[in-house]
Amino acid sequence: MPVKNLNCDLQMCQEIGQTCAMFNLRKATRALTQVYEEIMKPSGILPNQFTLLVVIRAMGPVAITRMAEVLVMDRTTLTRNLKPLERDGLVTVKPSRHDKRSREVNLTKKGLKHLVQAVPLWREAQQKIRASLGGNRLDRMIADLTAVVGSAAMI
Amino acid sequence: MPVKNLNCDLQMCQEIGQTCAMFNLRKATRALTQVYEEIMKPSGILPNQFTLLVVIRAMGPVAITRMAEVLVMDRTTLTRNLKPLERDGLVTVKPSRHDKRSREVNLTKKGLKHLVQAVPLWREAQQKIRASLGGNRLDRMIADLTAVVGSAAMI
DNA sequence: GCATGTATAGTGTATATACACCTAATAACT
DNA sequence: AGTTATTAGGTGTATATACACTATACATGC
Repeated sequence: MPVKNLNCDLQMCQEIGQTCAMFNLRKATRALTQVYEEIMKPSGILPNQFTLLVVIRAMGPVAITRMAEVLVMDRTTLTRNLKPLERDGLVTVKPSRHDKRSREVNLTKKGLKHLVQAVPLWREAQQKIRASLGGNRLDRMIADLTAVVGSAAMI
Repeated sequence: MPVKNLNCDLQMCQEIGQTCAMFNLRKATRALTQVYEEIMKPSGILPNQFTLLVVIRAMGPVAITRMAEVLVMDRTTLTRNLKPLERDGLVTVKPSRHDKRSREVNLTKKGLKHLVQAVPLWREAQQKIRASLGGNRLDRMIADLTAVVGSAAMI
């Protein structure tokens, strides 16, 4: 029997689906994003936007490229993800004085206000996942995810 | 000092970034998708498209909604993700005979051929991550991700 | 058989993601 | 100072994602 026919049979495809790191990561991300989005909906801030606000708050005035590095996000993706936040007046993006190429991302008062209001809802979502998964397991998984980011950067 | 000012200080935001399940999941997904995409590039198939082909192969002719359930993906997202594959002749989507509402997704010969060619590249990417993370840790993380999907479905 | 309810799917719109390519400003070299 | 290399950033295009809404076909009850 030729090996070629075995290169991609049904059983193999089932196994690929069960073992593929990327597929399972994407799947879990879709599922979890829905949970946060549903719970955080009253804040008017989407989960991904929430993380941007948190990072800006944590890093203070920060350049696009530097912020993108921390987010492990393509620079151009970040530029576009900031657009809705700029439009809604939650953040400002203005040229740096020292380096005219660079642009500084800042949290506005309105942005901070919305962030403060969103945090309790984030806590609620986070707590529900934590209670459902178990604290140890969640902490372990986040450590593993951090390791994945480190590994991916080296490959 | 009013508690309100402490609702979202710098330290808190740093902690949120480090502990948020969704943020760390999204970050790891971005990082890992890049790895698979880079390695699988010669196949001409994007990582997410690869997973669709694998699932179609594993499920045989399958309806949109059923396939979306397995992928933990919104039905309308799947419809749109199938478009490029249809356009390139890798899959067909045609009405079912038994139920005129339902539409069956099928893998074409061309689709199978491309899938067979992509599998070795997927294996290469998967193996690199596995070697870097360690097999036990990878298996454990995938089990945790599966648990996340289960938990999210119940919340 | 018909009215109503339910199931299946697509579209409009908005956000999320990244590559290829381009522009402009700074840095480095001579 | 002038030339070149590097760095910071945006745009065009394409895929990925999901909600609200709509259209159609099947199922159920009478």
